[in-house]
Amino acid sequence: MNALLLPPPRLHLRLSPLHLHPPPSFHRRHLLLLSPAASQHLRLITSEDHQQDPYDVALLPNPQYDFTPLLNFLSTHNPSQPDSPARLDPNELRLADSYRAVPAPLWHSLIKNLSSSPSSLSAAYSLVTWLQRHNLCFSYELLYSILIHALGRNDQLYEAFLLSQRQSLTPLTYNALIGACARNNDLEKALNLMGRMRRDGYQSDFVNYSLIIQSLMRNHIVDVGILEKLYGEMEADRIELDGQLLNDIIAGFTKAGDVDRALYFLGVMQGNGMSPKTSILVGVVSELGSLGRVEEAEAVFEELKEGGLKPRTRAYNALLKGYVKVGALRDAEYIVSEMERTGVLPDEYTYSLLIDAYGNAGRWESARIVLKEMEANNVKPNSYVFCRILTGYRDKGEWQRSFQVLKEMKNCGVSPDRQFYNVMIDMFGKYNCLDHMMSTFARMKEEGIEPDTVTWNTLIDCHCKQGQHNKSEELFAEMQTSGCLPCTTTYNIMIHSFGRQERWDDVKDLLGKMQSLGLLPNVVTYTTLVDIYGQSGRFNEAIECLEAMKSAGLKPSSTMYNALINAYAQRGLSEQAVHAFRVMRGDGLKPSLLALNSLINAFGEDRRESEAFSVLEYMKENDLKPDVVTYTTLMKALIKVESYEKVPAVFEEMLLSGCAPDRKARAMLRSALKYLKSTLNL
DNA sequence: GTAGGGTTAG
Repeated sequence: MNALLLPPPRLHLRLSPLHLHPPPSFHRRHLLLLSPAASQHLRLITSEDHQQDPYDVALLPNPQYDFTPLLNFLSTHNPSQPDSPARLDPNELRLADSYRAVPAPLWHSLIKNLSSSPSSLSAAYSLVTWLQRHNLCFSYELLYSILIHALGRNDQLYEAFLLSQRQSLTPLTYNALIGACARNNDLEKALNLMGRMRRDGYQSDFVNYSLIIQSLMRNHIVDVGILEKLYGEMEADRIELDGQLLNDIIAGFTKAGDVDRALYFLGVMQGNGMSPKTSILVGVVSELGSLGRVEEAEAVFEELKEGGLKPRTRAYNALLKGYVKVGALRDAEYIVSEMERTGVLPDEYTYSLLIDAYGNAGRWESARIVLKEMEANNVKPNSYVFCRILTGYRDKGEWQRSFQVLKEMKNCGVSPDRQFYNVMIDMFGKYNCLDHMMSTFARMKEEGIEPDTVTWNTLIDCHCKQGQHNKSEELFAEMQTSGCLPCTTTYNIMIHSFGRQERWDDVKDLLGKMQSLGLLPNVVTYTTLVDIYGQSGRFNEAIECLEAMKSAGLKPSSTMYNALINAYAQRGLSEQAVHAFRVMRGDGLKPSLLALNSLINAFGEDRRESEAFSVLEYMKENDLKPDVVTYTTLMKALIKVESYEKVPAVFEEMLLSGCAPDRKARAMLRSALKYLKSTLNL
């Protein structure tokens, strides 16, 4: 980890102006020495601010009061409502009288103690009701809030609500109820209550924000939008940010993928002398790693060490993930050796990441050595590792090796799982080995692994790609009879298949089917439609789909415009292609190499040689590196207008620009030379 | 404390 030799880290934060104050400027080595955060509204509270109850009444000896008779009474007489009954039982009245002198804090403590255990929670409930009935204790809202809190902890949200409705909500009961909702993952109710609370003029407890963020994370539904909203509300409420809440905010933004905001709050925290939890820092390192921002990941990793903590496997893995992501194999190797040096045991994930790194670099022998090392260290590999190895082979076209991978798996005592089989099936399908594909599918089922939508989608799509549309349709039917529900991807594949066959009514049927199932068409659906309609020259339909997508509120992608431009280009409709390109620009999309290549093709097919070359100039001026396709398309354009003699120069420029010619490029040059020769011979 | 990470469609 040559931190000093690395370029300056990208620790400057890109924050949306939305709710956030300007970030504190900080230097990588001084995260801990931050100036206090420039936050106007937020009061930060540190642990010293928390007050300890000077004494707990329930823990003090109280020989004066014996609650046993009361609890015995309540276990047999369950008061369901606090309202006084028409006729009071004299025994009950005597009992109540004997407790008249009990001070309120003692009742509070008793209820707290009873509530803390699920087995006595109902006793606590009865007690509160009974106290209210005999008016023995003031501040029922406190008693209620203790109960609501306990009910919430015990999955009894409904009961908590019932209880809360006995009287109008106060800040205490509001907070207890919001907390109960958040704990029970009923975020809608929690947020609603928070809104109501605010409208009633009360400020929500900061703990509720923590509970809500935790709930969002538990349910994997945390996103930047909702966090921004919550943070805006915290600011509006002038909520105090304590250590836990800051930890939660950082974890939330990390998990939502907004690592810049996570870093910002990390700065806020450290600037105020608070230490984030190790797991929070590791989460940030991990997220930075996933984004390939390894320098920053290193910086936070160093912070972790500077905090006096010895990083453990999890922390190392997080950093390792970053190195693997950016292909920094040497750093990856270094970090693993560092683990060994400091006595931190690598686990299955560590080795998997390392194998991934070697696989990405095409170093299969090294990957195999890691497998051996795993074995030696008694760390059992799982299907994931082999799946990654197989994916590597697939992307290199070495489908024959899949049998070898299977054998090695067997040797390690690992049985292939569904995802492994899915990759294997896809691999055979992509390399036109449909027989192998189907036999792998059969084998998978024999081993008792149920195919899932990915399996079926792969089977169907691979048959389409090999032109076997009938088989695709059969599989589509088989999928459904087997009880596997087609998803949007399945429909996209089938729309593509029917579109290829120009079965337009069937395409419409599929769209109708999707709608009846409540499956919304996505960007891929619309792009597929634009593609198939465009390819068959039905440009009006293609444009309609584009418009439909926009009015459905989906953002057009550059792939979609590429499909359209490409369709125009193939028919030599250069004016329309240019127009589509302009509309794409109007939608704020950057011109991609793909789109520009299509534009060259459009001019070429329309015999507008000089415009085709002006696109090349445009590319050079705009820092878009022309590729083999660019030059090949230009050569094709020259051949189209019979300017054969200009072709070799283009080929030469391609070589000079560092573009390796492929088979198509060489074929283009050859045919130009052939024409040239034949014209010279004339 | 555990999981983390993998596969399909334009």
